[in-house]
Amino acid sequence: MRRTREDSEATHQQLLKAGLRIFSEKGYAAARLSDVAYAAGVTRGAIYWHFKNKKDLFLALFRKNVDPLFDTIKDVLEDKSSPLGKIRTILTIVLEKIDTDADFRANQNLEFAETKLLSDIPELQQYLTNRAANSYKLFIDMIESGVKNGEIRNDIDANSVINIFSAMIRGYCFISSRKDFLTFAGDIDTEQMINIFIQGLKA
Amino acid sequence: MRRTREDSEATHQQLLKAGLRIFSEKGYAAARLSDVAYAAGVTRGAIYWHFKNKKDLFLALFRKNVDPLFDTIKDVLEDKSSPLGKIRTILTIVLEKIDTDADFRANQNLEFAETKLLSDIPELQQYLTNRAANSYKLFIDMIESGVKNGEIRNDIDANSVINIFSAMIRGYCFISSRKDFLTFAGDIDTEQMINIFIQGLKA
Amino acid sequence: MRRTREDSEATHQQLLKAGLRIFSEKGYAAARLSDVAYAAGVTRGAIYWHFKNKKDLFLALFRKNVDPLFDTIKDVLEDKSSPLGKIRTILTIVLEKIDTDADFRANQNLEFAETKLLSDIPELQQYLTNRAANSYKLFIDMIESGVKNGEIRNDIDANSVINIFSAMIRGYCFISSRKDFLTFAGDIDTEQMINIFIQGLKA
Amino acid sequence: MRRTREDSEATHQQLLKAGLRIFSEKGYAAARLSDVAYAAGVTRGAIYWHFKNKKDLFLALFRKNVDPLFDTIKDVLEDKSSPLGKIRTILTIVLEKIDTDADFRANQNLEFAETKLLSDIPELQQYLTNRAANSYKLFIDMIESGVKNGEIRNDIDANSVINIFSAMIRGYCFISSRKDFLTFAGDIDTEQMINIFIQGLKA
DNA sequence: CATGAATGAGGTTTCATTCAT
DNA sequence: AATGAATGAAACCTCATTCAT
Repeated sequence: MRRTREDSEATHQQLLKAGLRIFSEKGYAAARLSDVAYAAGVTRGAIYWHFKNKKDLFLALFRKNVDPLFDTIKDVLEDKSSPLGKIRTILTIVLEKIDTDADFRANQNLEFAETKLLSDIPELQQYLTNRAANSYKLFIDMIESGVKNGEIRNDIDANSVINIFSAMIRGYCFISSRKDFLTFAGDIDTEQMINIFIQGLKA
Repeated sequence: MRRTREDSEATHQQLLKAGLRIFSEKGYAAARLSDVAYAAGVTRGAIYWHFKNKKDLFLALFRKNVDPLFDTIKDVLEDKSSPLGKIRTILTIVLEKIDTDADFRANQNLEFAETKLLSDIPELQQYLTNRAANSYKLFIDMIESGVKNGEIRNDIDANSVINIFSAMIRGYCFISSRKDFLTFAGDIDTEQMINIFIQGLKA
Repeated sequence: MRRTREDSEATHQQLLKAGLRIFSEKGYAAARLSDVAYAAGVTRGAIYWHFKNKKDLFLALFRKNVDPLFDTIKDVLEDKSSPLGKIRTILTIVLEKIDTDADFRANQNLEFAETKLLSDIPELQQYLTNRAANSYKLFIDMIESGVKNGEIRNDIDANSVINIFSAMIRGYCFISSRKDFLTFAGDIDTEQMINIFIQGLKA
Repeated sequence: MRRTREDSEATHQQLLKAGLRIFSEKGYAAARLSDVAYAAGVTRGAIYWHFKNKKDLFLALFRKNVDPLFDTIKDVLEDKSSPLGKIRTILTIVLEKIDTDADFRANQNLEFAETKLLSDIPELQQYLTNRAANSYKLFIDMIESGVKNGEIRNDIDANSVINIFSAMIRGYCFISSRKDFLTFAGDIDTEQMINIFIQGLKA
């Protein structure tokens, strides 16, 4: 039984961690609170000390690290390298994270899978929308400046780039999470994937 | 209540159709059989006449039209056009289907989301694996022949092409299903997306 | 397991009956649905076929026979006997019912005890208020006509009569339900109680 | 947190006060210790320092001021006024208390409502029974002396008087507690109620 | 074939109670 | 003396499943 303030905080973190794992493994509906409690080394009751209910625990996961993907992307978009350089950097970082950081992957998968739950909370939905809109604008600007300086081909519109870029990341996240089941996904050379994409954008 | 054989068959089809919709909307665990029954215009009991249980209904969805994606891909892979032509054709068809055919999209989403359930049925899992391996081999051959004839750049390996190709399709399927929530996904010009990808592969 | 329409209706009635008994014995909060189910000879699940939840079962009890006290009173108030005659009749009937009709008593006790729950349902609250207002008006009229024709003393106002009248009935209902615990309530001669009250009203 | 003896005593009193309010508002079963703690300005844990458990807190309420109604009644019964004068005095005091003293009313309501809990403690039950028997005897004597001296009508038996007297008090306590819900109970002239009752008893 | 009724397992939630600090 | 954290029993409730009709 945990007693001190630090112990309590530890329990809180354990629950978030366990929640992320269980929810992303099984999905929200199939996840049992007893699983989460067990994984966190406490009893079900403890969850209700730290969170209002199952959904509140789930949403706390999101509030804690809402879409670290956006943070990653935004930082790079705001640095000073060239447009294609930025895209390469982002993809390198993100695909690398997807491969190696199970929590990052879990977070992404959850966000992909449980869109319905998120939309229950207008406030959170709003937040995500704003973040996305924000990154979107930076991304568009970047592409357009790349076109202007002759680095990026001028026969494509920025919107299509965003779509293929997003699709690739999301798709890769899925593939990386399902390596066991996907026979062809054995060894993935992300650098080559990035090369292909960059090449497709070059002027 | 006396029913004719046609009525029964109609109910069966309704249940499959309803099942596909509900399962793909909510995911397997969150989907309630009462939802399915309601969507099919019958009561829960009827499901148990046509299917052994919830999982059996779910798997029947797959047995009915297992992975139409592979069918589509395979047909094109076996025709006589050039490698890049084939890739363009496949992407054109698949992305188009994703955009316009809700059942196709639902089917893909389910297969993406419920990998675990599918893998519960070794027979089905085996089948999927074989199909994938089959398509994979054809795909690899195609890329390699493209490289050989100078159409495709020679500094990439076929495996990476498959990965980026798969990721794109899966990611696009996700984006297309979530248009309501994704602000940037308003109007998507799939042709441009394809152009970018093809360009990236060119020698 | 009940199967026919009549069986189902029987179960429904059993549940209402059991609910009335258990709720009035233990109070809403302390009553367990398993008690109700057991008393009705079914399992807990059956309750949820017939009612939405615990509160819905409780409220169904009320909707079924909302305050039979009002019905009883109203019928007498509208007949043609003299004011004091009516009062005597009402008290005779009601106190008799309280003594002999366990369901009537249970119903009254529930309504007394669970005012809070009732006020959760504005519609029901409204209904009760209207019924009461209705009876109240008839009662006031009756007293005033009794005063006018010289049967009832003219130094009291009708409102006070209603209050003492209501208090007596409610109080008696309580005493009658607690005979086991109340040492003095052994043999109660309700006729004498009525006599005292009537005498107090006489001109 | 260091507390003085007075602080502790204050907490104890706060808990009793809060308990009385919460228990009488919600009933024993529906009352949560967290409600009580909150009302007393402490946390749940504190309750367990001062009382063994929930029931112990409840019973302490009674042990503290067991049935002030009996005290009130007994004092008057033992004074030297005439029988009908005593009855008038008792009713005047009690109905007044019910109207103005929320704690008195709460106490009565609790005792009325939670008879079963009280009877769990033989010692307390015994005490209440004795008090009641005691008052009962004094009351009977009073009535009979009233009959003997010609003040009270001789066609009624003392037992019936006790019953209607008790019913009135209990019923009035109920009505007074539910004024919000009872439309007719707006302004209650208790003196008139008493007059009616006294008049009913007069020879 | 299908329905309506009921079961029962298993999940979520509440809350009295315990206990280290 | 009191708090904050956690436990665990027991309640409510959901829902896949069964089954007489």
